[in-house]
Amino acid sequence: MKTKGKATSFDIAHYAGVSQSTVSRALRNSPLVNEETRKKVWEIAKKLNYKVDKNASNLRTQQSATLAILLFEDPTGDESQINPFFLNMLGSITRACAKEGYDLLVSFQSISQDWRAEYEDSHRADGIILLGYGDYMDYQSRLQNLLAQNTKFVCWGAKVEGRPDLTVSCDNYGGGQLAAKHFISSNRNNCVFIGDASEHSPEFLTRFKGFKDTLDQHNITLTERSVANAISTEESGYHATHSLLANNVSFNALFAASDLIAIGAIKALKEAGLRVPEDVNVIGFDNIAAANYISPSLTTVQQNTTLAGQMLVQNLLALIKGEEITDTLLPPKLILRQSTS
Amino acid sequence: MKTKGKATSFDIAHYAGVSQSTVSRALRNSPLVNEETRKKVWEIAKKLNYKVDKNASNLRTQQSATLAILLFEDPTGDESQINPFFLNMLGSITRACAKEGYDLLVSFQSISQDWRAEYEDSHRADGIILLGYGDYMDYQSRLQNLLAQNTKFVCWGAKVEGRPDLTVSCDNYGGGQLAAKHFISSNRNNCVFIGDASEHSPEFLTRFKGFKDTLDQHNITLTERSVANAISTEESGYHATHSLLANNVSFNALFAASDLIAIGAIKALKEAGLRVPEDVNVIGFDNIAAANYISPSLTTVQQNTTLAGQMLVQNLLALIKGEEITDTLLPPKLILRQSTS
DNA sequence: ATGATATTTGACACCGGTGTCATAATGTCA
DNA sequence: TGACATTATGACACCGGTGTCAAATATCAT
Repeated sequence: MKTKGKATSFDIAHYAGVSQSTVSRALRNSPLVNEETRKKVWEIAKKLNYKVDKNASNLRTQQSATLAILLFEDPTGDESQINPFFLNMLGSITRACAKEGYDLLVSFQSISQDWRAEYEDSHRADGIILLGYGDYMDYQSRLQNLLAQNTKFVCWGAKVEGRPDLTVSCDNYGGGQLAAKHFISSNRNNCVFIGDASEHSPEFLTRFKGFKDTLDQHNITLTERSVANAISTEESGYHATHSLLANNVSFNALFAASDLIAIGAIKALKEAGLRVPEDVNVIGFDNIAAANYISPSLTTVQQNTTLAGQMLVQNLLALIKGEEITDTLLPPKLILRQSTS
Repeated sequence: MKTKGKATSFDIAHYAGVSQSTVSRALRNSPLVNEETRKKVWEIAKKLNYKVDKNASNLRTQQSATLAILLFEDPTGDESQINPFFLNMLGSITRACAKEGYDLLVSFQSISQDWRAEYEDSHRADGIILLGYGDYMDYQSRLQNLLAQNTKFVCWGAKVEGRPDLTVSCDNYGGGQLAAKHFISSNRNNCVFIGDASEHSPEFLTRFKGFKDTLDQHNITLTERSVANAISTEESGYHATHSLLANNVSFNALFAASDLIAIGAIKALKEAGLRVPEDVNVIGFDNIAAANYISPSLTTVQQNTTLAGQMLVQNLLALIKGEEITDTLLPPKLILRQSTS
């Protein structure tokens, strides 16, 4: 009972003494096939270690039971290092896909280059998940392009006015509120914000707005001097904080748009002889693993990556099925640690 | 010039006034086709936003230009958290695949459950990369199974006598040597090892051997009491170190089989009132991101994940091509930080 | 026994490409 | 001008499944 090369349904048909059509039906447990023959076919299939050829199957049925994920690198991302937050997301998305019986094709994309988003066009995937921070202004035309080709896709990240994509994102505004409220409740009224508060980083901007609005409501003003620009790297956070201090901005509470920024900020504060949390309270965003390891450990706004992965997959599948879906906002959670004890 | 659904090569043939065969050839830049018609076909293809149907193409050519990676979770792995070292490897493998023009299918596998390793059988992938620590004793029969089906695969991790797989791994023995030599050169002769020094964790065992052999060569003995068992988690490292201390084992140098273990160990040392590095020097293994963030920062044996990813992909592709390949050993590198300053 | 209905099966077209072979068009040389 | 090589193209089988339709067989009511 050995064949060279992989066994096909014809081989099974031959051994079972039935037609190939019947084999195909039997293997998919069609009710049209007799129980006895069904068993016989399954038995032989197992013996031959038969597996359905997905290429043939997908070709005929015009679907792939596969999703693709495009992971966009941070603009300044070093070649080898990937933002740990996105790696976590990747993990949870993989898990969510497996749970739904879908496979996942992963590809890294450079923001500047042309996207290799042909997975759906080439029938390799039924839909696409887009993941990454970055300068979303560039995206608009490309997204429009995807939309024009009737490609099914969902994006992770902030909803942007006028952008045509369906998104799943953390409630960044609410996250900013959480940070502000925590500072207020511990009487830390002299705040600064570090991160890109411009439309180039919609997530960061939204976090900033939630933070600032809440402070405003409590009659605490955040002057322009109290906001320093930074992208999501440790180095950038370090330099931004450094320049604030060099400008003699004084503060006792610092909200960073991401954990990596916060880590860099703490480094700068320490070097300037400031103690965390005694002199300055620090709150980050993301809750990456490092947040728990640095000293002092970092209070941060946690994004629920597990849930995020599930929602991305779930929404995408619904979209593929033709259902109406809406943007999803996930609740953030403040994780209290030493940096604001 | 609009069709509903995706355009096929027949559509192009229709508009170009040539046969479908010619279109197929033209799009693959076959020298058999006239330059003029080639241009015409490409033009129309672009206009129609045509993409080759990979399912049809793969079905016919019997290959997929895709690799699959099976990521095995740590036996005690919490559902949501993945060993950061493996996430890094995943990242570098993805990059290496992209560089070779291959796509990557990712799937998480539970060690205990049956593997879903049918990617090659079902023609979804041309080969498989296996990635994960774990109790390799279980693996043997499954690997034999893969081999019997003539599946092309490579494994990350230690070479184990009698196991039939081709591997790419860090020179764990050499890594252990590096750690020992460093301790010796700074006169830290009272050493302990934390990690599973049994055949259940071939990587850890090899690291241990390199460490111990080097100490032996310098007439430093590592008694049985100086070795504590731990799997690769922070908690496990913490408890193992704790029990060493509870047993009144005294030491001034600690080599942990992984960074996560080392992080847990440092925590236990601190709690016992011991200072790192003054009282105890600590060296880890892996160089995960956290190693740089903890306080004191962790001296560790770095595994070159970028190179590892490249070699895994490269070797697998060679294997698929039918070339003879051998196991690959990658050089480790000691990264000096505060924990052994 | 007969016609009607339900159950089970096989034959065959089809998905969208790729590769082989035959054929047509063009060019070359004796 | 005819024999032959070269170049470009089309016809067609094929990859390995899935879905439709018709046919064969079994079941049942009249």
